[in-house]
Amino acid sequence: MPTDAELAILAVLWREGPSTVRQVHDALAAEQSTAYTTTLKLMQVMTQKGLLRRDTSQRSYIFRPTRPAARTQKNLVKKLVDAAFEGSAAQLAMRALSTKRASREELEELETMIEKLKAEQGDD
Amino acid sequence: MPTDAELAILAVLWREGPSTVRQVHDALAAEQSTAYTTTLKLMQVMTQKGLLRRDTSQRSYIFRPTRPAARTQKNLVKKLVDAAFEGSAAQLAMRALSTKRASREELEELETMIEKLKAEQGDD
DNA sequence: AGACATCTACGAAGGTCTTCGTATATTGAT
DNA sequence: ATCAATATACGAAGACCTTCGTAGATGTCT
Repeated sequence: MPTDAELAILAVLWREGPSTVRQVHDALAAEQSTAYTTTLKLMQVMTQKGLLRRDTSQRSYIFRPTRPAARTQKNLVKKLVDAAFEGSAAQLAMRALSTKRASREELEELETMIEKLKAEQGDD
Repeated sequence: MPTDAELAILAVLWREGPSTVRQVHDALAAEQSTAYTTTLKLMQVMTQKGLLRRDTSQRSYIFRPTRPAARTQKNLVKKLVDAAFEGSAAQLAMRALSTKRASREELEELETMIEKLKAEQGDD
């Protein structure tokens, strides 16, 4: 389970694909301002923890997440649902939608998914 | 922003209402097994941080959350949406629904909410 | 070759969180 | 009044995270 700082790095890698420390650091620089070696150290620790893998065939190593984004997101969501929403995913979903505006397209995509879920369980 | 251990305590208070340290500790005991003084200390720290308020008129103080659950949940959700879902609440919602099963009633409640959101924004 | 930039490795400081033991006060029962 | 149970207060240890400086290796440019 990644920490906050680790998640910020994962988010960059999810968005930009496999990257060097320099690339990740520059991407983070927009928001954070930390020393380059801080990002490096974090990514070294993450590699040791098994969160990242790296290709060392180049002088600047290229890092990628070990697990797919969906899997990590799933774990994070499950943790939050259990910790703060009594295990109810729907309650979390409603709180999320009331917190941040979603576009019409996203809302419709979500509706489609709900219909599908209803159809799956509705066989009784 | 509560830590994990703090959130576990808040969850008990949300569920059970204002409680003593003993009551919170016993409720947590089902899952965790820590010393009573650990729960006490956490709740003292939370009071100092402003997360809890306490009524000291009884020998056993009675604690309650300072902020409504909805507000804390909102902050937690926003943080996760920004950190792991590129700011998209709908994406988080979909991930949540695919992670944990929701009942038909909850799904329909969610749909109703989505319809309302669509109606609100559809005035263009 | 020599100067300079850039990379990785790593140790250690400083902060925050969690945990628990101990001290002290209060209540209740015998 | 004494003993046992239970309450709060608090200090400090231990774990984990984040941060950065320094060192050494590798590449680049003139």
